[in-house]
Amino acid sequence: MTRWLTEDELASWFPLAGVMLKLNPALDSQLQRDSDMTHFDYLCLAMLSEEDDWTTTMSALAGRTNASLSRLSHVITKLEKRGWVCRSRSEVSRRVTMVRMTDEGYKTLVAAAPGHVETVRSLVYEGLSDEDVADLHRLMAHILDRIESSGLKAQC
Amino acid sequence: MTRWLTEDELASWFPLAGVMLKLNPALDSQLQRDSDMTHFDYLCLAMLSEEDDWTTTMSALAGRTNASLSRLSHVITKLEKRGWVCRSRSEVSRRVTMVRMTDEGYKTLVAAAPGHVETVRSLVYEGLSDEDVADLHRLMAHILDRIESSGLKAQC
DNA sequence: CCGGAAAAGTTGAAGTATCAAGTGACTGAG
DNA sequence: CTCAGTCACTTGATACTTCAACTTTTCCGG
Repeated sequence: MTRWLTEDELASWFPLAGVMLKLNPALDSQLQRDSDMTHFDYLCLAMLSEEDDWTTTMSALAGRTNASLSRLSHVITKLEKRGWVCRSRSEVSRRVTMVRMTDEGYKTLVAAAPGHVETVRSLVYEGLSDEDVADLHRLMAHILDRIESSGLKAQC
Repeated sequence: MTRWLTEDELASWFPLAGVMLKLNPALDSQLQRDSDMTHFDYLCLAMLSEEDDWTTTMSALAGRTNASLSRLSHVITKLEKRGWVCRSRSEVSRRVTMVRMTDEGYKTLVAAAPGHVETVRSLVYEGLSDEDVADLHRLMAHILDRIESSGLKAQC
């Protein structure tokens, strides 16, 4: 027997679905327009910038960017062609691929960051109190946790 | 001068970005597996089921599903080929296209709904209190509102 | 050691989404 | 009345994502 959503749950589902469907495209749109890159491209560079020597493995980067290896591989191929990252085989284990952000990639990231951060602030955080931010954190962490333990689409 | 995010904002941004990147794919994955349709396909049928005579215009449906007309047009073409909807020219204004869900489409929607609702419940609502749901509603409505008034990607 | 299984990636094809350009229908200023 | 502009889509090309299959490398039980 199906357990339908309560009225309140349903009422909150519409805006949640809306955010899910529109937030990423909105970020894509700004980054595409101003920096000729996808939000996912940006995430890859941003995550690489946090790593020692701007270097990590494909699997680790896929984990940090919430992507499948396949998706990441295609995107890294593109970023490599643009000279923003380069691949190399790991010394330690020859089946591991290392990705490294180049100086050129870092310059691009630094140039894109202010506009992107401003967009995130203006689309999400402007007008939220500290408690709101704490609620947001708690709720999103909860949902993310449930997605990750659901086994759906679990190719990370 | 760029105003960066505070530590708390940044801490909440990661799970929010994670939800944004993984929730829709997770829903796609379940619906694809169990009902051979996309989450967006489902949304189109669900929104049509709320309309009088299961009929509305392309523009109205695009609005309700948060999609561009172009995207919707491609998808409706696909759904039409499967016999789940049909198009016709409006009597009132000959530049308006009406979309109507067929009985076959309704059957498909009814068959898909329980699994989809169960997935939404299990990924989002399981374990949330009433206050959590209220917080979620408030926060998502706020963000959605800001996205919609931002002018980014505003082709709806 | 050996051989099968699993891990880490890559690739090509198929499905989706976006972008820009085009079509036909209405509207309204002159 | 008319014709330039706008509206409501549609279409085709390009770009992105997913899926399934494959390669190479490593691990592990016997």
